[in-house]
Amino acid sequence: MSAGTRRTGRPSTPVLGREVIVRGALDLIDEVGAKGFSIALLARRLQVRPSSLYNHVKGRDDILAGVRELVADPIDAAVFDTLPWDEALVSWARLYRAAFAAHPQTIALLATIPVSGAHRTLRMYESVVAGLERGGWPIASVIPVMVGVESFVLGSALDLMAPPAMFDPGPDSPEVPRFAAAVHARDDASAAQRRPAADLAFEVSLTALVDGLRTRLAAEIAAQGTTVDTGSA
Amino acid sequence: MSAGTRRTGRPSTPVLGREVIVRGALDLIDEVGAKGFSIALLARRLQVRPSSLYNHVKGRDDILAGVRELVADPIDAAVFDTLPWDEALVSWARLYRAAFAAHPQTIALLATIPVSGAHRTLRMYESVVAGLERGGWPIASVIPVMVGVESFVLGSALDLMAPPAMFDPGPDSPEVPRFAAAVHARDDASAAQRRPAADLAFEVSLTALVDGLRTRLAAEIAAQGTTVDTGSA
DNA sequence: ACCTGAACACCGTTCAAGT
DNA sequence: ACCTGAACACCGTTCAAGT
Repeated sequence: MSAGTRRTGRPSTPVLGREVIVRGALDLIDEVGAKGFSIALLARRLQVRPSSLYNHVKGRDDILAGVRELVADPIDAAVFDTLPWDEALVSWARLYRAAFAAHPQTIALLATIPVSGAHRTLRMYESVVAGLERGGWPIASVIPVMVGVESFVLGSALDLMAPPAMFDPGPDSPEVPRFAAAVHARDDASAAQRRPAADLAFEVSLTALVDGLRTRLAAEIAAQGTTVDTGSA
Repeated sequence: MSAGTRRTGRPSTPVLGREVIVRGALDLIDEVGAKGFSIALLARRLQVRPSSLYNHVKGRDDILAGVRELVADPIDAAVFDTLPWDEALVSWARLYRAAFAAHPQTIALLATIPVSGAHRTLRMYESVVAGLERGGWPIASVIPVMVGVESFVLGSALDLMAPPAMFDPGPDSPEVPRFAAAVHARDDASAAQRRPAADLAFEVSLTALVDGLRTRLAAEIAAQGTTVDTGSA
């Protein structure tokens, strides 16, 4: 049971593996936060010396890339195959944000490392692109639209890791009266609807964004007279 | 000139100061990136021992908070005093993003640390809130709207630090044909307009977002019959 | 008041030695 | 193949000593 009990040499049965390491890393980050995470601590948790990890992963960044995959795994762009582009975009954005919301401590870590061309990510993009094209978006606008929504989602995720009381202006209230009043009104609305204020803010802006995109698409179509498949719904 | 030349004891004239340290930190991050930044390296640059810094700042996080102030300094919400809320929102968002675009290497660092109640930040929020209220937004919606735009901007900033070639699907192209085609079309449009693709994407979604917000405000006003000052323009 | 120097408790990573 | 142990080149921070 106690750590440091294993003797030198190859163990009869392997103790580690990429999956164990990455899962352990995610659990650790969830518990101790981004700042508390370290290879040394992870190794201790896994009852192993730090150097052992290097038999299975390339290093810290590789572990973090694995964690990202784990966190992002539930993000599914399959909705684009069955729903009209605008509804699909909303569903996708919610899934995307929810995935990070489930592990808010990872956001700071993962914001750092490049998204990279993980296979799964590319396939997700492929689905989104296909869905937007099917919705009638001109090819040159597809990436900007997708990136715009993704940026909004990632920014909202960053917002999630902010302490909920961050907007409590505290003793400075008198200097920023309108701001203080607005925060108060928001909190009242949040309490009345029994939903976190961050969720309400996300929904308001997500709706507005997709709404504005709908308007823009209509304008682009009107301008060029393209034929459109409006989706399967 | 050479480092390590100063002897022990208090120097006749101070060599450091909070401002020097924070400026030096920003310059260093700009040069060596988020990963390369360290107290040790910063001290070397300033011709000083690491421990000297602690006479002027509380530690690493304090330095980073100072860097954030420096980077965010140009963000000005004064536009809300002179322009209608929607135009002001667009100007503010552009300024906000441009401030980070000027120091893309800082984004990863600053995303990590809490925005905190820096005085200047609170006053900025006060201006935005006042502007939105003047524009007719119900008090409970003001913070959500502001946070939504801010999230979009921060997410777009994260996007800025991604390597420009990140979206180059490379050898996987055949597996994600539509995505590859869409990236290509976006790059063509970017080249034709002689503007970075990231800028175009930002503008598309910013316009859509504010557009959607305009629609929503109109709906909210229609629903409650509030009187409105439409702004000074 | 403000710098140095030594010390402390950490890091991530490499690699030979062991089974 | 896969773990340990020692070693390397770092970290951020504290604090007594010096002027």
